Amino acid sequence: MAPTLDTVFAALADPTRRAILSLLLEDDMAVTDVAEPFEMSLAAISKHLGILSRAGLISQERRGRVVWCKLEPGALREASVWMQGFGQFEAVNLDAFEKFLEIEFAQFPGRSAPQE
Amino acid sequence: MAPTLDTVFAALADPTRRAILSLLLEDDMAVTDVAEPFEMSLAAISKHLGILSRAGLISQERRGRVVWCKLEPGALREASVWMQGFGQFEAVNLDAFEKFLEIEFAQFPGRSAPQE
DNA sequence: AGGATCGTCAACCGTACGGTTGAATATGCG
DNA sequence: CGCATATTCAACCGTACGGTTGACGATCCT
Repeated sequence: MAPTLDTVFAALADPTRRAILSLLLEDDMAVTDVAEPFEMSLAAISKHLGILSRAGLISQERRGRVVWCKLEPGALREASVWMQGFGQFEAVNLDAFEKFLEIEFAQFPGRSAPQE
Repeated sequence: MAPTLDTVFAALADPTRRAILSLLLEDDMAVTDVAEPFEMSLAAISKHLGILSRAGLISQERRGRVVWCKLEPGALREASVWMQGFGQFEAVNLDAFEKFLEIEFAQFPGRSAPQE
């Protein structure tokens, strides 16, 4: 399944996957480290990473035992272009963005917003 | 279900629903008119409109027999803000947007891109 | 080699999705 | 009133999703 608007938006429609993307905004991470803040099984996180990967939102590279996950923000461009056609949004409001990240992460135990 | 990033992205993850939004970019429309370009049943379109409505992407107002559907582009703002945090996208490229609309609409019979 | 760690695969479960059809509910019109 | 139009509701079907558990294949370390 090639990355399409379908797969990108579907991938973004899950709070766990959005939280994973926020994590990867900090830094590249191994699958195990991505899974650490979440209360679900490693296998579940692995599935989520597969969905993000097939959507083109992250890339995964195996080095030894460890699979490194890297954010690929470029995949959001098509989706962003599509959305922006529906309204004139003001320039990026980073305060609003950080607030969103905090809200998104409030539900996950053991950590606050990822950017600190 | 209040409009959230979950519901907005999930609503956008379906090509029929994106095509409906593109239709409504032209003008407000009755449910029957929204359904006309599509090959599926009216009930299916009604369901899609319900999903778009609950996501806050459209509003529906009954006037007499007719339910008028209106694009509510403001609901995309939160989602747009969220996405833009992941990359610096250039200003809106309207050419690219029109190209997307054409691709999106190529699959539906009896009409070309909605903006003409 | 042997054991621990990293990650995925496979099978399963419950629920939701996208679609259908047919009946039901309004509303408008002659 | 009585019929046509507009829209939704309800029940159903097949498939996919989000999660689990347990087994499996790699890789590193001693």
